[in-house]
Amino acid sequence: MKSSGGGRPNRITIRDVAADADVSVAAVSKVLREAYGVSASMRSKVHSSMAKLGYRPHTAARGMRGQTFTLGLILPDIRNPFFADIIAGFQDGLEGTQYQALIGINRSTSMVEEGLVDSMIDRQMDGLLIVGANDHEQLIAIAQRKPLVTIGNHHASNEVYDTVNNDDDEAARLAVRHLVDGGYRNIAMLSLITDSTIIKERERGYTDEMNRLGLSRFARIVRSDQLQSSVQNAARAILTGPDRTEALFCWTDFIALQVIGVATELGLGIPDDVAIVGHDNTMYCDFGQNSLTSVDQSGRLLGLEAARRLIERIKGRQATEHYLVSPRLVVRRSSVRNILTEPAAAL
Amino acid sequence: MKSSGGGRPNRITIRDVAADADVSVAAVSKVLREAYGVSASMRSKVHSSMAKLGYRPHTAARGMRGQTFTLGLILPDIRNPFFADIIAGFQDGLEGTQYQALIGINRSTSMVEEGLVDSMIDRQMDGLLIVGANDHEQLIAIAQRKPLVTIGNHHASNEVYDTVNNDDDEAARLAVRHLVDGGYRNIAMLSLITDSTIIKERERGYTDEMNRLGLSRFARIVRSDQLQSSVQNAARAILTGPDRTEALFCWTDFIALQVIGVATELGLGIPDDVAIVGHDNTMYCDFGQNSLTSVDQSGRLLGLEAARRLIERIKGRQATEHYLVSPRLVVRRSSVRNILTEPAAAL
DNA sequence: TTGTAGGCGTTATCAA
DNA sequence: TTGATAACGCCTACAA
Repeated sequence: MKSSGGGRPNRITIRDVAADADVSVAAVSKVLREAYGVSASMRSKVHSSMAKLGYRPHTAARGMRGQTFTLGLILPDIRNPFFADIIAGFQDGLEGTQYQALIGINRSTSMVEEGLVDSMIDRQMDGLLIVGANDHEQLIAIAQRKPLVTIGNHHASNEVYDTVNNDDDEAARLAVRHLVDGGYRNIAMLSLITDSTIIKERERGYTDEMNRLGLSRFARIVRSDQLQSSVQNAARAILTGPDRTEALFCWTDFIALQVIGVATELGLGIPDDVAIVGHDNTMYCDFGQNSLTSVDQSGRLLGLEAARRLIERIKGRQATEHYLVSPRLVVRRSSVRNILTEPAAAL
Repeated sequence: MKSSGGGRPNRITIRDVAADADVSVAAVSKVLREAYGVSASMRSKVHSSMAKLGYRPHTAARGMRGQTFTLGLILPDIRNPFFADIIAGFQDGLEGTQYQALIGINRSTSMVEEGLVDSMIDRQMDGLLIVGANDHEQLIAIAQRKPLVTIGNHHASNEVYDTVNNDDDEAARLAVRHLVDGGYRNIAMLSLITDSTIIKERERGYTDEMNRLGLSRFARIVRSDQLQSSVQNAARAILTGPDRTEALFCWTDFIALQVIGVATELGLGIPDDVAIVGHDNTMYCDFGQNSLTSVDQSGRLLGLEAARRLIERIKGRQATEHYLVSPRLVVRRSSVRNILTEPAAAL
């Protein structure tokens, strides 16, 4: 008697479910939202009707009144394989919930494209995870419109949005300590020109640790812009200069791999002429031609913690949280002298 | 007089715009949709009111009746930097339209997770671009529900959904011809175990070209599974076997880089002991330690063409289109003997 | 605990 | 060319 008499394959609505289960629409809606005040028997009746009819909630309709159960994940350019881990972790965190992650790519380097944020808000997303953005003012403004969690942004003192981060200070300290333990003293850092807080934090860790170990006279940060040619020029300058460093801590594996490339072309040996440490511990570190020591930040964990926090926020938590993940160092040949000098002992 | 008397900062609706511009809601809606039958004067009135009030369409509400102007982009695991190009191209293709791309990551290897597709359809997306999926039956089923374009799937004879592809047959031929031109004869291919049509296509190109050049006796395809350890074992087997090949065409740069790693560890010279050709021409090819010859398929172009076709589909095109992009080979040291043997002549 | 009746912002039909 | 208005599917007071 219900669901119209048209010819088109009509959508199954909450009303059809109600009719089939012989309950009211309100009841179905409540079951759907796991709202308070439904008897167990009613719940099971409704659930089986939904399954039987193959009912699927209409997100747009839900969005008109309530939640869409959609979370927006904004990533900067996605070339770093490390982001895949964040995504995976985030999805893990959503497992078993009704939430679905939808990803947008931010193509601006300085801030988050307003259009992208707006479009996610227009689409009634329930909350946002923004990775690698650093415009604090903008993030505050966004947080006033939607529950917000960020990754890769160390404005951790704010009281407006949650942050989840790698402990970048510690990351740099790990790298420096490892190199010093290995006998290196003249250790430089190859970084990028930006005002990203995450870079600043890592640079700070580098400088502080060098100072702490009495190596201030060797501390030197070289900053390049993002272009591959610039990075390689910077690497070449460092590796051929009169004050050539013994070791280089690089902002990212991607940069470290380029340094290895330049060193290779210059005929320099790694780690005998220069030791290299990267950051992110991407898959490429393991390859024989690189064997790159790198700091591992668990993208998976970062994503997972971000997901949890975002959902908590959506469910009403007001207090701000700032979570830090401890990195660990994965040592490979690029930073350890003499490992391959011992003839065949390793085999 | 309008827009309620509540306290909350109420959303600006089409109604507010209509009131401000002193026209009907229907008129505003038409302007918004660029529908037929609005005078220029009305259009400009409405546009300026929208700008003045900062009106933004409510996507959920639109989704109740019409389009959401949201396109779903489904990618397999995103670690291959090549996918970033597809995304960029797709976004380029959406520039200047009202459409917005939202990305979902498919974590299943064999087909597209039903949940992901459903959730995109539930969210009333207007069309889908699915990359790297190969379950033809499933794709047909999806195409019956939503306009669909695929990339990386050579079921090009179908009459149901559009395909945009790299010419994988030609890609393999390019690689083989290049190696043969360089004097190599014993050329093997390192591929993966799957039933992906795109792999089959590339394997076919390899085999056909080997045959065409009278090298059938050397044609050999070794297939590994995806695991890094498996790939490296396969590489080791090929490089140390009694019938060691002179050259290796690899399914992907990622695999080629691992082969280079294994060769490095075995103390083999590239290209003197073995030449390597990859596919995708990712950024890593350029690095000095790799200098990997690779087939470039323009991800950007693939994404762009896919976007155009998807929008055409949504606007009503019925006829199926199958578009092929021609790859080109980028030659580097990994496949060219003697380039470095000539002493300093290259400089 | 369950049911009824608007209403959310937009589109699209139909009449003016 | 323009305008009035009935849906779209769900949520949520409010009533029973």
